Amino acid sequence: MQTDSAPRPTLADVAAKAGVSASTASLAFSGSGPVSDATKERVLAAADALGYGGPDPRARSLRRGRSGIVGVVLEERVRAAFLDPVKIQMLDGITEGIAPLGAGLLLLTDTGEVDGNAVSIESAPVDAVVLIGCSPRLGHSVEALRRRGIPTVAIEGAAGEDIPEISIDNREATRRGAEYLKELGHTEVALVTLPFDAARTRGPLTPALVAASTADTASERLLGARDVFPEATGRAAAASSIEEGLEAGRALLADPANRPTAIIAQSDLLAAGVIQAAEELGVAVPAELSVLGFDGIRVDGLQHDLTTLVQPSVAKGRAAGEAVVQLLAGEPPRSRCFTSSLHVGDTTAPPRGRR
Amino acid sequence: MQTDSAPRPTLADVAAKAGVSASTASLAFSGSGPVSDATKERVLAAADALGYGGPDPRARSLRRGRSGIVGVVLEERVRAAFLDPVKIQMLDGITEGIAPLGAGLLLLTDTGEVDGNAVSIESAPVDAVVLIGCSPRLGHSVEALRRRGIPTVAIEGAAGEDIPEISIDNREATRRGAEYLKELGHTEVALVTLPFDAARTRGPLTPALVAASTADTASERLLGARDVFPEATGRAAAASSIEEGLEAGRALLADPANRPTAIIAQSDLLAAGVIQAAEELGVAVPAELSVLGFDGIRVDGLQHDLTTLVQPSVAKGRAAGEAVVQLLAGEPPRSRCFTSSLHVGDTTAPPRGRR
DNA sequence: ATTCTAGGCCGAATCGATTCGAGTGGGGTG
DNA sequence: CACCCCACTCGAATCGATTCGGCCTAGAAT
Repeated sequence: MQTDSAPRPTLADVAAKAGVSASTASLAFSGSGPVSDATKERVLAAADALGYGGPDPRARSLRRGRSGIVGVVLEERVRAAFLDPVKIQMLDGITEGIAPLGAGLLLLTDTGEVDGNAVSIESAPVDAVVLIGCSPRLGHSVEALRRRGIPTVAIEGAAGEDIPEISIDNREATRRGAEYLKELGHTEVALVTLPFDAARTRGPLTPALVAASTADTASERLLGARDVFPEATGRAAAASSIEEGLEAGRALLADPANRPTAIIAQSDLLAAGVIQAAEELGVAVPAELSVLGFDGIRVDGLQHDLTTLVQPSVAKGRAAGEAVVQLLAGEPPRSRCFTSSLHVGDTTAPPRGRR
Repeated sequence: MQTDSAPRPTLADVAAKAGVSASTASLAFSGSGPVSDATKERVLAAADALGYGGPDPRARSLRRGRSGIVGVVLEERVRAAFLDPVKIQMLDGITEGIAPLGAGLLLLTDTGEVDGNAVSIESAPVDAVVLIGCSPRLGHSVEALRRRGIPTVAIEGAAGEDIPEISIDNREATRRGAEYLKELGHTEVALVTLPFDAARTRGPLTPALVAASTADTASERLLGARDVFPEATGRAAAASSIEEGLEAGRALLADPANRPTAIIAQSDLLAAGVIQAAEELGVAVPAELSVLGFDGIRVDGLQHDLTTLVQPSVAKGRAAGEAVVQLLAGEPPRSRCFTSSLHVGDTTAPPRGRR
């Protein structure tokens, strides 16, 4: 779409054409400095005549030391993040929070592999970064950002003392949900957790796996569940998705002689998958199996009104955005912790034969 | 999180510490040039000792002339775009398409207001841009990008001869859907369209509104519908959302004596809203009212299997991403047009008394 | 032993704009 | 009438890295 032969005009060209110095032309564009209206107009006219498209943002950001871009680090590929309604809500909140900055949002993923020229955490022209998600890889990201001196805010996941963290009462909330199940009379409770490690190991919830956990969210929610059901075990999913929930649900419900009466899933998507598995196996929800979720999103296609722990996702995002603004303003970092609430839907009931 | 007192080390500092020249240090980092292993190691060691975080991406991109960032222009605020499943699918496709570039995705909105320092289309450090959505403001965006010489690809919306466009058979597909309704026996058909202009005027589908259209998608789909039902009129929505569909549906169904037997909505979300309106008013779908959508997404909470025109959203995004790669490689722009298919669900039936 | 070759390394220019201190002209004032 | 001040403009340095041509030296070839 461009004529490669003719290089784009630069500010210097415009200045020459307008008969002023480059510095004056710059002033005319940025608008701030003391420039007479006549001069400014002349510069703008020259720019127009030359087809000048405005100051090059690359040069500008080099000089100014700011790019006007805030990075958002997702732990998975973009596709996966977009499939998770919680992530989208947080993104939305972040957008609101950083609005006063007028900054753009750059989507980044921390896959660990540093591909030479690819734009990554190690090399993205960002002024600040928000780490999203219960990231098992968090340590790595934080180190890279610290070296680069980039202000950072983390959503879910203790990143370090000097990094403000936006979180929720994962343990306490889960405990509340678990207590509700206990009050209903459940004793045979199984868990479906979020991934515990960077490898996203899928499988039984072994002590070894839990001990090696690098994911705070999963760990905290697990603790909350075990506060009420100390012996509870279950399965770890490889991601927060219906698919993974389905898989875990199948495994947990495989043996008709030995089924839990309730399953605590660490996300609504996982819960939806568990319910699907139950339907497959002819296990009635909630009559034969109670299912508890976490997040409070609407799950597409789910016929039930899921009993779940509702977290304020948008508010979390907004808080993260606001924290970014504060950091950039030189104010000290401030962490925040939000509270979740139990929403009782129709996927939980007293266990069979106990009504 | 950073000690403001001590400025970050630069490549020159590292070079000095390693006892080599800046140029050599640069080579050591970028890896490409001829540098002995010993030297490279020394440089890397020095960098480590100094806590150097790697080459500054701002300086690098100024010199290289590329930032490694691809912009995605959404016509609405980010929140709104994320609520539209079609947009998300296209974003996902774009991510796939530009994967070989290793580039980041910068979210931009073209609101028209140019806020001084804000990162916008006029001033974003992007190597290329994808315009998403049936944007009434497209002309403005394109002009800004052309001036800046930034390779551009448009999804839905004729942007100009030299800009590759990724589109679907809007008119033809809608015609097919309309013909299906006609075959069922419908004659009283009303329309609910996407916005026609930048102002997103909501209201009756007047000739004046249509004539002043700046939105190709809405216009094309309208033409397709009128190919079959030349007299069809209806209402224009202010956005593609359930809420807007609801509003339009209420208006179209308000008068019991004068109701259409079928409504052609230009998006699934609008269709879902129309169905909600019908339910509100006690109009049975499809017995008393047939509803046709467009997009082929799953609408959250909708109990029906919507009859709709399924478009390949992800493929469109991927094609756009691939076009970006081609443009950046200097290859000539290539437009592509995908085909939609009619999915017959349970929201369409012969009109009452015609079975 | 001498010349050729090539791998390694360096110096200097460059990318394009911003910024700060210095200069200059015109208008107002004592 | 001379002086001062203000408003505007200019020069030059700077942001930090990349890149290209040239230079040097050690080893190979003759």
